[in-house]
Amino acid sequence: MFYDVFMKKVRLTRQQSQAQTQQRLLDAAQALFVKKGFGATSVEHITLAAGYSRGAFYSNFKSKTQLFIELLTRDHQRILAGLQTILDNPDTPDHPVSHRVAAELVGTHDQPALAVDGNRSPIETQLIHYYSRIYRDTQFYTLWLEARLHASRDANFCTQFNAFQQDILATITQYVYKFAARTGLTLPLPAEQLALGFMALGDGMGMYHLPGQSHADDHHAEQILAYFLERIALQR
Amino acid sequence: MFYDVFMKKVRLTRQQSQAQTQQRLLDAAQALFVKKGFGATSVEHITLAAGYSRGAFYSNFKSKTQLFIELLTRDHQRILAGLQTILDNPDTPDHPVSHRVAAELVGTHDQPALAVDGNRSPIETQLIHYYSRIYRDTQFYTLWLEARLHASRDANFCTQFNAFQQDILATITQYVYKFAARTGLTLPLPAEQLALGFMALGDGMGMYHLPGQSHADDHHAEQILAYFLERIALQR
DNA sequence: GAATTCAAATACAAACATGTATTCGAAACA
DNA sequence: TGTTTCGAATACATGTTTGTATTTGAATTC
Repeated sequence: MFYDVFMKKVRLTRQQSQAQTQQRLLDAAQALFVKKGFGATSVEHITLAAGYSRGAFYSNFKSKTQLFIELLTRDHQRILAGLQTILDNPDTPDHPVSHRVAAELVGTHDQPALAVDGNRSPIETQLIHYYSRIYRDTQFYTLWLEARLHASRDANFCTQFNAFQQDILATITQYVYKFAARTGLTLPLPAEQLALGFMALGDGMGMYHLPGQSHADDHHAEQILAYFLERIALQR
Repeated sequence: MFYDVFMKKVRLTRQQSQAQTQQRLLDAAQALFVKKGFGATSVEHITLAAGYSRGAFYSNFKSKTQLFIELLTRDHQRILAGLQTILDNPDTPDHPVSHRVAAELVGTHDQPALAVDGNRSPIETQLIHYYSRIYRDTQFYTLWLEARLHASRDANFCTQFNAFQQDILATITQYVYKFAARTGLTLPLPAEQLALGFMALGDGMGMYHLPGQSHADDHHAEQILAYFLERIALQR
């Protein structure tokens, strides 16, 4: 019952069809986890929102938690790829962190980030922009917060979550090393600890951007982030 | 059917009895919200855990959300009081942030915080200690994270939540002013923005201390927090 | 094109949740 | 002490969620 652009019926292979089902279930689940929360979202909710029956769910995922992990895996790859690209190629001006689901479900505000002042190295500027972009996308930030809480409740899930977190920490740590190498500055704390501090700062500022809770507008948030980063990064 | 320490029957007044019921419902709800999450906790859960029937719930609270607000109000007062005491009297060495529920439900680790090095002003040291104490108490931190997420979903709840958040921000801002006055340093950013940055940092580090997610042990976390605070607070 | 396979739908049997309407019994009060 | 009050229990009617067991029909295979 599917049609291509020329309105010819398109027959999907079993594999394609199942992949489609999985993606649609994941998309629906993502939207609902954000809107209602993981705990308040039932399997039934998800399948109905995706346009399937409950049977489809159970023949694709072991459980709601299992689906959540796959959802996060999908997004984790997107985030890591984005960070990695800037790390590898710090002079590229802007990386569209587009994501099909995000674009579909919320109107992702993809305006270029407000210009932070210019006397900062490209890698810093980009990192700040990237961070503030990530966290301005409350859809995904909410999802990861939800995940964090669920991790504190489910040991297996926690293992997975920590692996994701560790990947990000490792990448940010790389940034710190690269920064130190470029500037020749001595690090006042081990790189990993500095990285953790930066992440904490970013995650914290991210929380203040959840819908309805704007204690600082985007510009201020970015300014604060930038200032802190600058101060910490300076040589003692 | 209640007995005092000498095993005499104690008759409670209506008011006392109802207050007791409310507190027990609040305590039970708190434990469940932390353990299962707000969304996954049913009214029935709460009442059974508290040892009452569902009727007791509805004759004491309008809804689960309403109860949550009262729960947070209770804890908010505790936190504010703690912060305020340090602010008013910065030389008092230690403030027991004891809380009946916390003590009952989890074994709150109330060891004195690890000594941060000594060449720091008392108010800074205390703030760091207080912060790291708050956030080491994952019970309450979890509760507030849960609240934050719920606030992003429920507009009325959000209003309440923002008021709480604003109170804290105002208090931390007071700290910043006090610090500036004491040291005579010029603030590089408006006090409120600095305060927001500090809070973000603290909240971020707090997240990394949720059960199972220790990316840094207590000592490291405190060290990072202290270092960042120190760097930011220095005059440009 | 008939037989086979398997993703998804349907059927089913519990269990669990919701909110209100009513009853019960201990306190408040005369 | 008898009556009133009202906080909490119970009953009820209704809806939701669960996971599995079974069926169905389109894609695959021969």
